[in-house]
Amino acid sequence: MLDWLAIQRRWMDAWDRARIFESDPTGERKYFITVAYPYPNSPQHIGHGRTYTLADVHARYMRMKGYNVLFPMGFHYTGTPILAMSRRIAEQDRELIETFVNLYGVKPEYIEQFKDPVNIARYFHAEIREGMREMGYSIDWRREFTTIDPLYNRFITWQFRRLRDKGFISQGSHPVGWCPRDQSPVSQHDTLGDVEPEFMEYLLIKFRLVDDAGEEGLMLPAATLRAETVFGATNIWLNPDADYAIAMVDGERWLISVSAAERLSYLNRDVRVESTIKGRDLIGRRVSVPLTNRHVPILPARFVDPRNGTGVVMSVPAHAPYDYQALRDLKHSMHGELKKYLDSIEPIVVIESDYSNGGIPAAIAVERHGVSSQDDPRLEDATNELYTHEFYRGRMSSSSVTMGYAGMSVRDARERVRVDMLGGKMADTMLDLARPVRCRCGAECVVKILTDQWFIDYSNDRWKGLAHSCLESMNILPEDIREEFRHVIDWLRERACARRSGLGTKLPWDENWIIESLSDSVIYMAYYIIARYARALGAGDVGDEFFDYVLLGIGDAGSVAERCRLSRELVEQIRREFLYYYPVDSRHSGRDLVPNHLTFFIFNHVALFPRELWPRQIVVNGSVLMDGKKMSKSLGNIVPLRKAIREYGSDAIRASLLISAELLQDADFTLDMLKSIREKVERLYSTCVQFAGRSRGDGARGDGGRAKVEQVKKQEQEDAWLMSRLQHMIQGTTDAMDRLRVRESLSNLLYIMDQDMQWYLKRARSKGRSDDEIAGTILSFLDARIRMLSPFMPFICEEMWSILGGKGFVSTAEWPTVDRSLINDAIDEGESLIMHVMDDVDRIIKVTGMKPRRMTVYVAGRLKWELYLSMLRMVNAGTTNYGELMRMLVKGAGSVSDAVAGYAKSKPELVRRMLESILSTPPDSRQRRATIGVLDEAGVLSDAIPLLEREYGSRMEVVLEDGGVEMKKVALPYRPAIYME
RNA sequence: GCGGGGGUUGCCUAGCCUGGUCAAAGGCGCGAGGCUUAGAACCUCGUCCCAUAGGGGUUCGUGGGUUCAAAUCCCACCCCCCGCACCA
Repeated sequence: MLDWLAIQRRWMDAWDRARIFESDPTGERKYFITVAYPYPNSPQHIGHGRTYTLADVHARYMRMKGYNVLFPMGFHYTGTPILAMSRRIAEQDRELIETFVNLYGVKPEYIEQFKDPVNIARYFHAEIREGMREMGYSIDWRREFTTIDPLYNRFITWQFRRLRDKGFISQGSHPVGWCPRDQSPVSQHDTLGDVEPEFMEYLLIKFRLVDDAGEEGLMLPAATLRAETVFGATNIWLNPDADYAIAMVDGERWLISVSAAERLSYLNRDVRVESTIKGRDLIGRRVSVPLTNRHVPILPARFVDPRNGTGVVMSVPAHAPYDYQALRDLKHSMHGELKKYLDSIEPIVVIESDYSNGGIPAAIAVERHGVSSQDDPRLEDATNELYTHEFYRGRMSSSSVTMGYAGMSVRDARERVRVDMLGGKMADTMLDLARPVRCRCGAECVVKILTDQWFIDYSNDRWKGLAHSCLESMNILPEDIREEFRHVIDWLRERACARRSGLGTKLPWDENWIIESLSDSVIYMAYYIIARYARALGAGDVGDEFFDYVLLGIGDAGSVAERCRLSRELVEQIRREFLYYYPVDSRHSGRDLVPNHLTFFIFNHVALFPRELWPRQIVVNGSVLMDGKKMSKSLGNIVPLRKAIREYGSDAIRASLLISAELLQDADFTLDMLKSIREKVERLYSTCVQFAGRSRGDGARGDGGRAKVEQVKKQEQEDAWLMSRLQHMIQGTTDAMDRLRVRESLSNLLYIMDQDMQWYLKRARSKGRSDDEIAGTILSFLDARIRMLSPFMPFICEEMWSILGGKGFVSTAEWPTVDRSLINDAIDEGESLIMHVMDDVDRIIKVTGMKPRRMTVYVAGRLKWELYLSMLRMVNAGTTNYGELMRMLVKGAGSVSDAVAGYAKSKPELVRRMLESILSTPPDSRQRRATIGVLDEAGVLSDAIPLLEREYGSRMEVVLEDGGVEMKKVALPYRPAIYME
């Protein structure tokens, strides 16, 4: 059992001491990789590890390919959640404190300090950084920064001034979900039950109070989404128990619920409440219906919710099941003085559809759902059904009640009525929440219109054009996600880019605003180059001209240096370094950032930087499942990363995260898989120990297989085979890595190469070869395998590398390259022939159940081979039809000899079977076989006699089939006949 | 509603772009054998159905179509997942 943690610690320290991951400009080609920096409001869990591990594997691979790789990391303090947490701590929120102490392992004595949000950020920042180091991420830590560093603030204010100069910043009003208690916007994350606050816009139809009891000019604005039904209004509903206000709203006297008065004021309406009154006090009064000018009564209804809309509802009993039912209820319980009204109320049908043929649509819907009272939940279903039906199928009734709107579709009429009434001041509008939403603090949320809100104007067409152009020039991995990017670019509109609270950078021209977190994280990759010089730069005098020069080359170093009180050399050095590393070669993140951050990243780069500094590649990965299930607090299956590292070691976690799925798929993390990987690698480790030092007198250890080429070539068939296989593996794995197909790469390295080695050992052992005799081949194989595995499992690979005597670190060793001279097609085909024969033998044994004492393998003779190769050439040239092929053979087309022609003619059945066999051979294999020519099957199989005899415990003989020897099953090339007894 | 991505053999996941190598790779799980005092681990084999000679049959969401040939191409349908904003 290996001590994975000790190995991990050893190499972590060794890398640190040797500073191998620090990158500075050199003459070599650079490769600049960045990952979305973390938000330090909690410790990392396994799921976070995937993106970072993927980026690290990529960084390590490119480093081994000879690039000067820069892989830096920063920490994103910007935002409101940390602030909210610190507030909850200050309020002694038990639940949060328990989460910190029990789940996140924060020592209780630290909690006090968490009243300051920055301390929370710093705490988890340190925690996450340690986790990253333990995971072996090859990060250049000298460039670390946070987004509240003064120099970073300078950088962001520069970004915003430049965006504003270019006209990409706008200002306007903007509705948001709002918590009146917290005085701040709420989004899904801030609400109880994580409800997304959705808005809807009501039309407020103004009914004028018309009777003679004073209150002249009092309007009752009924909130509705169905303006076209106003013609069917028979009365107004008020909730008799609710509090209503008589208020001046923008100079007009309205009757609305007290709640509505408040909500209107958040919508920036001028609301002055004059008095309040109960709903019941107005029952029986009369109002005038706009457009039709009919007079209708005010009646009581319990279903009216004063917290929704205005608390005033227009009643359309013909088309609204609620209204219809409320009227029915009322008839049972009415008082004497209301009776006269009720008797006069008849539903007025104004929409014609399937529902109107039999009478009153609402009545039909109510019957159909078996509704019993206005409190019946089935009313909701009846309403939805009728509304939907009438909206799509209904037409305005042709009777005179619908006035000029007769015959229109409901869809059109609704819009026309709305426009006409708004134009005639008969109506108003009001934004409201579609469903009630509660803030985490418990308060009921409202819609608030923020005025003077600042936006980044992503709707700008010219800008979109540039973003598209950048996207098309970029490499997107996986390619499948490109289409989504295209749509996001088209869809983006203005985005609010500043908030009133939170950590971050103040908006330079209006310091009441903090730049929002998805807007201050779009070009920070450039800042990694500057962050390294943060101490030398200070923050005091670094102004826009510094960033103009360093990032855009505007101005000259001398005057910039002077104005910022810096040395000219420093300014020039930073500019050079920026030009060396920029643009970003690869940006990694989870796929959840595609519709926001990653697209903003593109937008902001094309806005600010010249084309040659636009990003080159984006890599997107899916998320991580735990035993097939989504990680969530409620399932309790969130595994903190550092805890997992302590238990299983980083290498195994890294490999487990990447082996279960290719990029875009969700990766399934399971302990079974992790253990299986760990055991597999422990075996690899013992193989290293077993063969280390056995390689005789070559001093070539750690120098790949090249020095042993000559030695290997003289050795046995299996040696040549393993070396040939190795070249294919190097080729395949390199191709996979270039496309970041990490699953395929790992599968090659962990499983396929393992199988190859097992086969090799079996072959060699059957011949009685000793460890010393096979060490040369094994060590060459191990050398390449460990190099290629090292980006995935760097710690254990360093350990194995050093055991095998490798020079330096495997982390900085060269990625193996294919040695074409070692690829041997005939040997490849020969070995697979042996495997084939064994497969066939297994099958025969399985079917017959016999235990052979003697086996004879007949291989095809010369004439069959000639025929086979002639046919192979024809097939490769495109002739796959039997008849045609036969004709060509018989007439001796191409280089077909007379002997072969005659043979083919006499054995049509053989030709047919051979063709079948050729057609079921992979095309590239057909090519290879044609190149190889006659394979010495007898020689190849004889070489494997020891193996076969041992495997089956029987005597074995290989016979070349001639005219004399023929079995009932005929031998074909690559398909020997087997006889057992 | 709008947009994106999917449905593969017990499970997870390749393959689909560039038809034939596909009864379909790999892993996990399960079963048998080897090794072992025993177990674990490891190694080998098996894991859709049938078959006493390496064979045959039926499969890749459903239904059609194109083709000598379709998991792969085309059409229709059913089902599932994800995003839709001021939030990191």
